[in-house]
Amino acid sequence: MKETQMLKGVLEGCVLQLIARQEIYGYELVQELRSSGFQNMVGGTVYPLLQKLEKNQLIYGQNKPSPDGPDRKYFYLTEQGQAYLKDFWRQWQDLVTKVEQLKGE
Amino acid sequence: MKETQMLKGVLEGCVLQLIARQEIYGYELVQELRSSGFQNMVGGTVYPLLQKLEKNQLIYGQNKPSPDGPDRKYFYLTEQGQAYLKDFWRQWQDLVTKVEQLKGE
DNA sequence: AATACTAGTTTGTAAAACAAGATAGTCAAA
DNA sequence: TTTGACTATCTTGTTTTACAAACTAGTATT
Repeated sequence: MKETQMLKGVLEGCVLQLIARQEIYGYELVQELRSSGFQNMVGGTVYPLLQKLEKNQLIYGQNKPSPDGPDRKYFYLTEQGQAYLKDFWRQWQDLVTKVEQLKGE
Repeated sequence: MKETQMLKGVLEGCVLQLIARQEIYGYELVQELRSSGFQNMVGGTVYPLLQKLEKNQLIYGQNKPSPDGPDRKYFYLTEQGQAYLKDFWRQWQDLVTKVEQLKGE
């Protein structure tokens, strides 16, 4: 199994968490994830995810000029997004607990 | 997000782990998972997964009569399956470490 | 002019969870 | 004896997700 399968659903929370920490744009997010251990992270994964999160109003974006290239689209959590993120971590903790329990039996 | 998305990929390892612990058949596996916190686990999820694992030769099945109904198909890990499971737990630990790291930042 | 890096988007695919239901055996109650 | 409950497995189709693979386009360097 590719590690990627295990990532499903989790990436969404990680992206929200990084946005919650401080404003960030897509390209930077990819770099950040890559240096956080998700070495294979690519734009083709992150940008569509950002679009989905924005459509679902968990985040909102704002264009700003870049000194190094095309405009950057910075993202911020909405209130909904904050609530969602909180719930995500609760579910994550639940999952870890269950899986570790099962592992140890 | 439904919790189910986060489960993707993880379930496979959990099922292998339960089979590794002792021989078990599909229906029992469903009950076991349900009582291990995966309350919504259903046959429609587990049986196709078992078929895939068997096709990939990570497990093998053996029919035995049941005192309470149709024949049961008991499953066992192959050697490949054992190696795979070991790798699964390594990857799981990796993921947990990365995600917790990211969470805490 | 060509290349590299930055930044975002689009299209299509494979895998996974699972809803929904079919099939079939055993057994107890009505 | 037939109805329903429980046991046990399988099949079909849908949705979601990660991501490969491409493309567009701005800026900077050589």
